[in-house]
Amino acid sequence: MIRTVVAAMLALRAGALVARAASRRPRAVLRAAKKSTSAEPLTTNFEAAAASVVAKPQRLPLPAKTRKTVAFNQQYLCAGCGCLLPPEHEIDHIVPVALNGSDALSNLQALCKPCHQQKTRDQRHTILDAVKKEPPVVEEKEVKRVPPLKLNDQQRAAVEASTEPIRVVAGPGTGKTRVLTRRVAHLVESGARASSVLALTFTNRAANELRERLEEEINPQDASSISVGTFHRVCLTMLRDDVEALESPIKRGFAVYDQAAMIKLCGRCIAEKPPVGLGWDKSEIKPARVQSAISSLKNAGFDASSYADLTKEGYGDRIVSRVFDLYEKTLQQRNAVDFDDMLSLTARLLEHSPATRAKYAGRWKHVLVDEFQDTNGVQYDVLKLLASDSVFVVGDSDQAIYGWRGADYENQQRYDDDFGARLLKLERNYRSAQPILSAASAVVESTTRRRDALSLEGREGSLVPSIVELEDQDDEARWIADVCVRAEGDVAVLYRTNAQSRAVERELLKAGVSYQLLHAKGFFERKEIRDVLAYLRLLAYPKDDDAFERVANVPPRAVGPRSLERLRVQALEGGEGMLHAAANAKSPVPARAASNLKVFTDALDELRELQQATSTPIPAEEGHAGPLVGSMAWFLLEVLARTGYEHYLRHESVDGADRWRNVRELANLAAPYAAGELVEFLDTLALVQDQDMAADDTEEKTPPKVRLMTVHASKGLEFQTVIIAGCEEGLLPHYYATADKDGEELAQAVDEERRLLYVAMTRAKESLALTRARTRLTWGVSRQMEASRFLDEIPADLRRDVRVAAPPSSSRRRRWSSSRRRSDGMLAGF
DNA sequence: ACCCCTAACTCCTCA
DNA sequence: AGTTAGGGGT
Repeated sequence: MIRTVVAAMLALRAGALVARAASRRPRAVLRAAKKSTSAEPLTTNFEAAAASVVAKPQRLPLPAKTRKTVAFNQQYLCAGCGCLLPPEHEIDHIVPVALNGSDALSNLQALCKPCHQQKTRDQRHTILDAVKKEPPVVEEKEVKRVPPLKLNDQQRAAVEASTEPIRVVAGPGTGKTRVLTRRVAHLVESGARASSVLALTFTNRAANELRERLEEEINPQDASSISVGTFHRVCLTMLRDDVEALESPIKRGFAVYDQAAMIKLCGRCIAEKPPVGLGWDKSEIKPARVQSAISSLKNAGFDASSYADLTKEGYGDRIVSRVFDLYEKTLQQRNAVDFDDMLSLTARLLEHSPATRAKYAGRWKHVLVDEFQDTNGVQYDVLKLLASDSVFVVGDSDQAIYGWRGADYENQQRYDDDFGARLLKLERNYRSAQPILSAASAVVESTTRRRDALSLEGREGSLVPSIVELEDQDDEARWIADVCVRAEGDVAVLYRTNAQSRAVERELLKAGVSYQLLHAKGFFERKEIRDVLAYLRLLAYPKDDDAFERVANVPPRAVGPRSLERLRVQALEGGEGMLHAAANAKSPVPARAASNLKVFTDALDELRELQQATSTPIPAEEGHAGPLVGSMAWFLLEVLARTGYEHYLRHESVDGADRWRNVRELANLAAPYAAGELVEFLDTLALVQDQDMAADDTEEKTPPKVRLMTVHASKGLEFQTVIIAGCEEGLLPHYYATADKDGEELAQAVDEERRLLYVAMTRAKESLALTRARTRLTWGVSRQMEASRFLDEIPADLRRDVRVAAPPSSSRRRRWSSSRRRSDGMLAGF
């Protein structure tokens, strides 16, 4: 019923092809390095490392190329005499003094060769001790690792609680997912039907993980009949099934608009000439701003007409109101719903159609919600309308980081009041070493807002977080790459904004470290992918003018802007959408364009028939290569062949081969679907903006140990080593959080940024480093950056401050340019 | 209508 | 720095 995200889809990640192509060689290098490590294990403390360096200069298992890169890109201060280690000081001579005393991140302190040779072992130890602050004494309480299947008392209390409304306050790493899955298992064991359970999450990744864990926990049939999905996915499914019950111009077979499409539509409403748009200047009235305004209005329960009324009374924004009105009209003309409608129309559906509400409330007796602190008002309404027998929500207001899209952790309070919920807590953290957890808690406790009182208890460990100060974003990236080269276990590089990934990627490539970039979109933002999807959308949703305008002249069909404009007007008059208008294009449209369009629309009609006729794939004949006839992959390629897009892309665009490979990648995603399941396929793509990493091992035997992602994307994950880059004022907290704000509004925004850091820090299991650059290049200008205010909130005994000296810039630049000249295709383009 | 180059704008986060 | 929108040439 709720279609699961197909496994193959999860193999996809942003920029998959790029990353794969670029990291082919480095991966081999990495394997070689691994091999030599296992022959001669990496020493785990300063003493052993020092001894082995003396005995065998070659012993650090870094390939020659990498070694060089590291040696001249990263410079160190000698921990003994404080001298700057010269660039020609190869890595072998640098004695790593472990970060945090762990060898996982071993590049922070080094001794110069003379110092190293002069000092005795004990003296070196003293130096190390002086550098390394005394780790806080962690009370040796019996903090044992609980075996996987055993629950602690708090967890058991939550799992076995009666079916009254429950709210569980679950700190980071406290086994929230385990409690959820066990709770479901418990419900099923105590007689609930598996199909009567609905589990709601906020991200696809969380949904997939939950589903996987349920399969381990519960017998397969039951596990598969449990409904698991994101709010958006579940709402979309209900809306598709029951849209008729809704009094609305939106009809069955509606298109779904994601945020990019929403912004584009706002732009059209603002800038197009009057019958179609308002004829304003797009550079003055920013589509993205208006879209976000409309989005928050929708989340606040307004529609275009109620907001127009408000505006008449002088409260609303007249400009937003005008655009809102036209935006809604256009969506209706196109029979499309946007991401916000998906929720609000479902809420309306449940509210105004008692039959529909009864249907779903009857189906789902047990509703569970993960990450409840991230619910927005409309989602809360949906939950309230769905809730019948038992409701079980899990959340942690300290991890609320989605306020910007309307989430309000105060919904937890509303829930407590509305449902009379019982409150339970999970306070034992099985993930992070205690100093990391303490440091993170210190940050989040610096808030002024009311919190759920949690006293978290972490794992044993004595490594305090490192706070690393570097010269600029390139030094920062080099330092990070260097850590990644030597880290044992998995590493995550977390940052506030996606743009920060670029420098790090570059250095990782140079250092030969394979990495995975988790960028929300990326792949789907590529022109060729958007084009192909527009073709499919146009087939599924004939009134989707956005899709039409995108592909009408790709490949070139002599349909220029003038012709498109005329078609828009004719579509408005005909009321049937631009595709229909194109099939019957009349006089102001040039004859050549009109006849080309006729050929185009005829081809689409044929394809649509083909698509509708093919409900199941036809098994391939023996030895027949290529996608299964009747599958979505086959259909997709058929569409591209018959519309001329394939030829256009492969032979007439600059890097046709690469682009075509991306299209093939998309076809792989389409393979599990039958051609007849076009809408399902498009829905899945529309809702999966988030890339999953778990299924990556389908292709890669060894998953890359380094992952790059935003803090938001890291939520719910954990890593051995975490590096949080860019801990600077303006980045974390971000400019937008502090700009043009004061008083309560400012406090709220800064608080959310603070929680963001808390979420990031609590991803770390063993070691954690927070880096910042003194200057950073933004918009082509180098700016001075202050340390993030949140860094001051970490007490001195829970941190280790490190300054990495800047290499002399002149020599660095020379090195840079010479290495740039030498660069092969792999680094071409930098 | 299409192509290329310059100028201006942009970099928050996700379903 | 990197991307895209629009202006000018063909």
